[in-house]
Amino acid sequence: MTQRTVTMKDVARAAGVSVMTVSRAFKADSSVSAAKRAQILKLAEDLGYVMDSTAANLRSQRSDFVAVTIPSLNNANFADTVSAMSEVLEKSGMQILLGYTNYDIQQEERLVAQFLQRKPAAIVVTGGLHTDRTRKLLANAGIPVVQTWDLPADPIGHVVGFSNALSMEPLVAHLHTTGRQRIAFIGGDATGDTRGAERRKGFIQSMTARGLDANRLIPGGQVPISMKEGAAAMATLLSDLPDTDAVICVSDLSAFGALSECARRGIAVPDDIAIAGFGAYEIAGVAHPTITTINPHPRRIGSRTAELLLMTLGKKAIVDTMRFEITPDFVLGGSTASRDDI
Amino acid sequence: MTQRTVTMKDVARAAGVSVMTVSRAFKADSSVSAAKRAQILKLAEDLGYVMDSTAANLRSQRSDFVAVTIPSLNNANFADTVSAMSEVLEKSGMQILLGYTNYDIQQEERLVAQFLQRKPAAIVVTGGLHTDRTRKLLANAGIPVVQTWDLPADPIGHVVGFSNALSMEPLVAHLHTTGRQRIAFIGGDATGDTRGAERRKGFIQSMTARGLDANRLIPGGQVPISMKEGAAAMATLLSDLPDTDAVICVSDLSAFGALSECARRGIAVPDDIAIAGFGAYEIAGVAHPTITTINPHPRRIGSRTAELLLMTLGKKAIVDTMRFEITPDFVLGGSTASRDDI
DNA sequence: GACTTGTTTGTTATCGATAACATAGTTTCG
DNA sequence: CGAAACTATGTTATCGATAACAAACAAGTC
Repeated sequence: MTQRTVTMKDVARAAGVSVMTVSRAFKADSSVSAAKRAQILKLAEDLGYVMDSTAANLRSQRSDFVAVTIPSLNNANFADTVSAMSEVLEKSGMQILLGYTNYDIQQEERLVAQFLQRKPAAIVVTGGLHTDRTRKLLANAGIPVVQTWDLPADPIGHVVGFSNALSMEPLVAHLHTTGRQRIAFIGGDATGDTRGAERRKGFIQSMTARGLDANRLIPGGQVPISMKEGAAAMATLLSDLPDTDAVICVSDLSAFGALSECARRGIAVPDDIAIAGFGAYEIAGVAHPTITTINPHPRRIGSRTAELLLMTLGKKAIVDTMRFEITPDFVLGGSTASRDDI
Repeated sequence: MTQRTVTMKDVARAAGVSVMTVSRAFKADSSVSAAKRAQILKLAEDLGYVMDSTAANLRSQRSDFVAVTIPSLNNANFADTVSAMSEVLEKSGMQILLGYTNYDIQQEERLVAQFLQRKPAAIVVTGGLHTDRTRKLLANAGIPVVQTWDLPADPIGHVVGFSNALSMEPLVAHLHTTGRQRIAFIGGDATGDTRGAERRKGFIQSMTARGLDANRLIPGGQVPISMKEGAAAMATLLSDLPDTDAVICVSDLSAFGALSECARRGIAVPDDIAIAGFGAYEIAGVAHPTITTINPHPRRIGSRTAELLLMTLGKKAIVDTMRFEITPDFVLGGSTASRDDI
């Protein structure tokens, strides 16, 4: 079983043709007679031939995969973005090389450096904050670069994202117009989660613009802020600032944790306190009550990115950088119903 | 910006040495004088040199990455397995090439075929069920193969997993000894989710062995069975078999869906009905009440797999196939407290 | 001091595919 | 009918690194 690997040469010899003909038989649009192609492909399969794309990529100086880095594997939203991207790309026979950074831009730097060694056709990163070396590597890579899930002030290449800061405005507006005054924010302080930090900043801006007190900021703990941290933060909030009448969480996961903490303590949501999240995760629609949230359309980010790449990869030279702005949507849930509605 | 790529030759010329010396400077253990190495590495960085691992892999006929396929990106358990694997592998400078199959063995076949073209050092797949061609590809690949998350009857190579069927026994035992008689099972019928199907089979076996009726089987809908499907299945269960006093769900996600459906209908858990899940997902510990579940130790699967690979990759020939059996643990939650305990 | 051993560097061949060019046979069409 | 255009295939050079071998020099040994 650990014999010498079968190469194109072996297939060529078996078929009585040149290696070039075998190579052509594997490329759909190349000129090989149908009969010969069928014979070659069958022989290749019988011999257990597996093409060495290492060699192919080296010689042709191009590859059929896109490198993608996301902060965390275990996040439904990033997973959705990658899935959608993948679905569009695979129609053109392209694959995704996926890596995760653990919300750490140093880790991202290592990952990007390693990915670029593999000569991807393009590279997609999450967010707009990178180390200097990462920026330099990306800028000099000579391939299309896409930054996603954010709208960086000084983009490296293409951008497909939305403003995390502005995405908080509909939530604050909704809570305020339904009579909430003392609104808190949980999370957004974790090092590395720049999108969470942006949302917190946006919250403060929206609150301040309305003349409301924007100082009810509860730390969410270590990244990734998840359900347990949300519950713990809610406990802190309830004991430190018991007159709070609404809370926005950095994500639906922490919002659910906050909700469950309320359930545990017998605090009525939304009657005693309203809770909102971000991300339109599945839990927001299944929790009882359902959680008011913002849908940033993760799949749309992925498919737009893929479509953008397919456009630019067709061209020979790198075309002008493009910028797709995705519009997040407000999703009303039961967790913020105004007291009058109950 | 789209200039010719910088190659080792350029670095060599700039440093006034041969390409071989540059190559050696990049390999930590090679014999190059410290001064010269430092000079070369600095020059390389200044020139923006990025090593072409395509060429390196081709020449040396080996690579530094492990191909891994999982059913779904958006699953905390598989993500944990991959994270743990990655953490162990990266200590040896190895990377992971990750792909997902959407619970489809046809998709898996395509993915495996593409991965093998890249000449990974080893390949890790989830589960034990594959197409004939996948099995053949894996068996002939000439690299270590690991099947995880299962204990296949006829393994291809190494195995790191547990029996999904037997993992149900502690749940059934617990429910039975705490006085539950009419126990239902939600899910495990989705095409593609063989581990879910195994658990359902194990449920039937455990029930039958106790002389209990094992016919309360509720379909969970399309894979991946998630929270919403769990809620819908619970609705079906409550209307079709209203005397049911306990339900085991194929995963904690569907169990939470079921729990939320009960909350919506004002049905008391565990008083009116007990609910158990599988997977020890975060939600199981945060939901109110917490959900009784089985922890299959996803991270342990990942780290054991990685350690196994590091052992075999050190050797020149493929050593004997190994089999690590992970023992899942029972985790008691509030969702199955016996009526007496309340 | 001559010989052995080890360190640092260079030269040449090569991994497995494809680009570029070449050629023989075949079809098209004025 | 014959030149132009196309189809099917082969030949040669090459992508960018590293293995294998070789050589120059330094250090250690008796």
